Amino acid sequence: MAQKDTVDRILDAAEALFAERGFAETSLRTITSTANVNLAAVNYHFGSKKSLIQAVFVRFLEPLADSLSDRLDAAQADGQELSLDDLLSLLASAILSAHGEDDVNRTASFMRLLGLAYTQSQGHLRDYLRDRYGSVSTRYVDLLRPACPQLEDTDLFWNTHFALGAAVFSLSNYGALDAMLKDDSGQESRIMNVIKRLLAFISAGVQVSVKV
Amino acid sequence: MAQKDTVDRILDAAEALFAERGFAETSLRTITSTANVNLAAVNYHFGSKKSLIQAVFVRFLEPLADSLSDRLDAAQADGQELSLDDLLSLLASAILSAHGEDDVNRTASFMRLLGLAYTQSQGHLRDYLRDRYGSVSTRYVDLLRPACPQLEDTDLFWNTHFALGAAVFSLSNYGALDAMLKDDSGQESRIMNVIKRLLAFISAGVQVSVKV
DNA sequence: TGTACATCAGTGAACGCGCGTTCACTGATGTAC
DNA sequence: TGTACATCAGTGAACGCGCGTTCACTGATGTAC
Repeated sequence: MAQKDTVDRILDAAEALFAERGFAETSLRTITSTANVNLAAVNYHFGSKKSLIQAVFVRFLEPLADSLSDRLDAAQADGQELSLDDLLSLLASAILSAHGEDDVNRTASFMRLLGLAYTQSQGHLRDYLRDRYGSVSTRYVDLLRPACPQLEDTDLFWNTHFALGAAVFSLSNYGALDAMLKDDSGQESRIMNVIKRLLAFISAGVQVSVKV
Repeated sequence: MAQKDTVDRILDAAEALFAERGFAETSLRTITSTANVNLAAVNYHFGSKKSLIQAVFVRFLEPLADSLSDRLDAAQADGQELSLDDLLSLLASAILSAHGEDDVNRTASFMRLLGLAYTQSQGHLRDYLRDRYGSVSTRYVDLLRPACPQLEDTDLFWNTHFALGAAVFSLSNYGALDAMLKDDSGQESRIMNVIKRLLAFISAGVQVSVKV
């Protein structure tokens, strides 16, 4: 099946190169030569560079959104209330499991893409992702409110965005940060420990209420 | 003084446009036409686009680094130990005062630039800033350790980076986030309240210790 | 004081380059009769 | 079964465009004698 090969090789190369250098800094020529594919193949299969960027995100986020939905269904099925820590570890395990527990590096590298999507001006991408994944993210956020009964709406709004920032920033710079530390444990256990730390940090921070 | 006018108009336009769209997405033609300046003037005064980017950062960070140093000198002069909350509010007030309390919007917009500097691949900029401001940032971080005696080095390392992420991300997206909230208080008091919330969030998160 | 020269901010037009995209084309495979 | 045609993945070369940078130049100001 020659088509699937070409399409997937383009997506693989684009995902890795975008995460490494950003969207504007990665040319179609670099992508296609990395993927061993003709330059015109990107426009043939995807139509444009913008659509290729969207396709990279969809390929990664689709299984993730499905996995999160399934877990929320399962957790809500028994009618029990979900605590903040329940919700946080549910989200973490949905993210980690969506692409197989072993492919942790790809997940970390995709976090860089998420960070880039926020900071680089990819308006088309933001709109597209909100359209496509807005409902599952709203569903998740709505579960946070009963899990943090002591927080007012404004508290919760800002705290969740602080938490999102801590997660996106630290995971998207994970490679550079990890290299600064002299840590001899295995790569797999190192990143899992960082995620454990991140969850603890977020859990403490999110529960803070501020009188203004 | 025609030169200072031109140089400053270029820096003003570049700072605003870079923060709005990113480095690669902002052309010298856009900058010079916004600044009402000849296209060749950027290369005449700065030598290259890279050097212009560095000059934008230096113009903003130089007073900030000075202000932080001065405050650390003053705080350490009386020999008292600095608590974590002392250190956090010292940093916040150094950042806010460096460019006049009234110019809070420029400070928020510059936070976007800091975020971009991290995520867009501006290797030359990272190296340059580390050279120039590494010592004052090391001085600050070294004061955090005695302020958090219950933390191991690894705890502190990750927690400070989580905190940095929360700050950079939320402030650099401040405009968009603020617009999502229906809040009728004045602009000035709104952003000050967010900074208060951010400090509380960070203060709680940084103190979390994780056994791995 | 006047003249000759040096310095320097700023300019207008052009340079070459790499970019995303387009287009006419090939060749293999599937389908209709 | 054989022939004619349609479909579609993939290709090679070229397109126009916007980019950062360069260069010869102008004109104002300062300096030396």
